[in-house]
Amino acid sequence: MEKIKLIIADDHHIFRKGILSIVSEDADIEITGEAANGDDALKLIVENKPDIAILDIDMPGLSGLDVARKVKSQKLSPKIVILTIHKDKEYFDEALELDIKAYVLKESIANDLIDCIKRVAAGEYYISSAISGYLVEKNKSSGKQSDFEKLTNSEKEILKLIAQNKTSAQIAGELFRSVRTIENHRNNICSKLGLKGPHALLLYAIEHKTKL
Amino acid sequence: MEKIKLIIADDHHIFRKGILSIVSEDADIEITGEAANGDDALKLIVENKPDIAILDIDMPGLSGLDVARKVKSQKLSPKIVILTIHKDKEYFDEALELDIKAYVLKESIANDLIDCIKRVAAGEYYISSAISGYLVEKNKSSGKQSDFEKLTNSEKEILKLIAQNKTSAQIAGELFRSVRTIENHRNNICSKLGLKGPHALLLYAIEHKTKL
DNA sequence: ATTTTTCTAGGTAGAACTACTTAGAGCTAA
DNA sequence: TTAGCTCTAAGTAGTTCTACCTAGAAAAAT
Repeated sequence: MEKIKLIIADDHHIFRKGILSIVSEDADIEITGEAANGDDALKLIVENKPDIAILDIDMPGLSGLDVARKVKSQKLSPKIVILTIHKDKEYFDEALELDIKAYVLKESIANDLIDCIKRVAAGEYYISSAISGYLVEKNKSSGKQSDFEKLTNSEKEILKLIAQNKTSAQIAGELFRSVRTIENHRNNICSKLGLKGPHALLLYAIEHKTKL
Repeated sequence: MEKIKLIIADDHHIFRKGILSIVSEDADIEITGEAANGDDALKLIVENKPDIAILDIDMPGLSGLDVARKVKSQKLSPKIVILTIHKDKEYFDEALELDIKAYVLKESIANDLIDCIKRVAAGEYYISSAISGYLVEKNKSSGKQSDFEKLTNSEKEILKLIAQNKTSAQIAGELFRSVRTIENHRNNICSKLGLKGPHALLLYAIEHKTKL
């Protein structure tokens, strides 16, 4: 049997060391490259053509999700394993749309990492149990587009500025619109998203900043 | 020369593995215990009496800073090394007050970790260079207590509720006070902290939630 | 014992946001 | 071409928060 070719991308040196020391105990797996940022990871994927790429989300330059996006759009081959500290639904949802094969929380890799790699190599999926609850919800509500997707472009643009804690007056100034227009957009966004109360919109905007 | 006795506390298995694999290369250092949470770390410190305790901040139960606090108040011996992903000034400031000997960012340990341990063992301090800038500011403004410390108890209590995105009316209801009282407290907090603008107080409260 | 601080509460004003309404222009799709 | 959506703008009303102010009672500090 061929060895499973693996690359690791994580900007934390000890993290790479840790994965290495876990994985190197297994004879079926071979690490063919390490990267400390997304750009290097992308190069490694192109040059080494690994079977599996383990990507951290938080990296300087391209994030793990960015790398996954590029790999997907360029129809390159490796199966993507996202390894991250983020338990947030947001990141997981984004990963799901990018055809990742595994989403593993850094806190929940004890003996599971090798199991995960072998499953993914065999074509299966692997999702950390702490995260898999989101999948259940997802299945229940599938079909319905997420509230966020209902927003129009100009609504998203305004939401971006709201996330920067700008007042309607400031936003109106920046976009050369009437304050009333901005206020109307705020209202429409609130009702589309089901937001109520004085600061609800600002807090929503800040929470979903990453998508804007 | 005696070996430096070390314990490691981090809830991420691979992180511990990573540190282990770095540190075990050095003959002067001996790892006498590992913990995956703050409570176990505290037990290890009491039982093993290590020279140095490497503590992560984010752990279930007691955080690394909580452990440092207990160790300090109980006058136990180990020198504390905080190893964390947090670059925020807030965490660092808190660590400083707890007499920690080193504050190391997980991203910036390549070959430095062993150097750090040896310096700390020798009685020196070690602060990641990305963080040390805060120290400079600190020195400039030392003497002045931080703005946050100026708040009275009831102001802090109200700030806690503000961080939960409650309106003045809701807070007044919960605390059996007049709405006007709450509004006055908000005002006093704002002026003590130098906050201006509509949502500034809410955002401040959310940012400093950890301290409340 | 006197001063200061804290907590309480209210007055007044204005800014900012929410909530719901109408309405015209422009663009898109059935 | 009609129907619908988007973007623009404004009317009206009400809530929430900011920004000043005064002021008494209680607690803490000097």
